[in-house]
Amino acid sequence: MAPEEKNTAVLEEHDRLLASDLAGEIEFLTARTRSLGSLLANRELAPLDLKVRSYSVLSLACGPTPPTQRELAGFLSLDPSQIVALVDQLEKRGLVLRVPDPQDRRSKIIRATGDGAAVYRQAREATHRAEEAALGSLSPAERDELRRLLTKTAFPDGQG
Amino acid sequence: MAPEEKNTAVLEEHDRLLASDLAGEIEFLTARTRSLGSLLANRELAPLDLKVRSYSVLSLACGPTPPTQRELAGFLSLDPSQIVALVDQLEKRGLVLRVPDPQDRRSKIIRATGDGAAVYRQAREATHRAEEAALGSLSPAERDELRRLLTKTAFPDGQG
DNA sequence: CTTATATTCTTGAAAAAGTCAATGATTAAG
DNA sequence: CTTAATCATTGACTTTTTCAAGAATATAAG
Repeated sequence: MAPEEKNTAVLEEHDRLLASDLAGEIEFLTARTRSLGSLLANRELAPLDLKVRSYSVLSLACGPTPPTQRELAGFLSLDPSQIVALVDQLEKRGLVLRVPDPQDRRSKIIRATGDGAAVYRQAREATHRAEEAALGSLSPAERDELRRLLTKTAFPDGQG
Repeated sequence: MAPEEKNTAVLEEHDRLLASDLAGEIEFLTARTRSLGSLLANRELAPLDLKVRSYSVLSLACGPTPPTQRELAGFLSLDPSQIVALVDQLEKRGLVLRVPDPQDRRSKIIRATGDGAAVYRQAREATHRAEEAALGSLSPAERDELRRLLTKTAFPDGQG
């Protein structure tokens, strides 16, 4: 409640520490970028009763090749048991369905419903607003380059 | 125990999902990169009884301008109470000291001991090995560019 | 077909991390 | 002096993460 009285003082004056070894490590910069990014994204997604995690599941469920729960776990770097909980919530809200995989009856394919697709459209707008806020200081070309580099690090097997 | 029998199958075949909307979102790519990166870093740091978090505190404590706990919290995007726990551990091991700030007796400056500096030197080698593994597919120029872009997103106030 | 092994989802418990409010000591402002 | 604000700390609480085990299904070998 009272969403406007929250902490807007996320940014502080730690310029002194910018000269540290740590500030030059990509691992650290990635963690900080992710922390800030998910803070902004969660803030925008809150009105839809979604978080970054549930949004990610819904997004993939809306795609052209809906994933199994096992695929969700691998793709999102989550434990299979966490996927169960996320899908439970979304299914309870009628946004996704567990469809038995005809090729392997152990697996369940997570597919979005019509309602799920509608919510996803709004959610994508929310995350785009958050992305705009998070990447405000980057030009379109820089964003493309960042996306390219992060894709290589996020899926290292793609390059070998 | 048995460190070599752990999961080497982190990378899976989810090429199908690479065509999804989500795979194009920087927020998601950042989260995945960070997840993989901290997995590798924690693995390398384990022999030193450190994790990425405690390593970050130790690193800043070794720097030329040791931070207060408040600064650590802001810089590492952590709650002040989490800093207390991290510093407690490091102080118990004799790696850092809580030095009262002469300019503000409420604050405590976290400074590394000689032992702390020695452990940090080893730890930095460990994280560099992990970074090498995580960024193996990027050229030196690409790593520099990634570092530059992530710095802008991690510290957006620096640009406005 | 039968047996053995592996995979997928699920459950439940435990550990770790994150959030939040309150407090004592100190500082800053009025 | 009084009041308000800040820093480190504690404790409670929620969320997330990690693990181990089990039921159902699939795969491979005999």
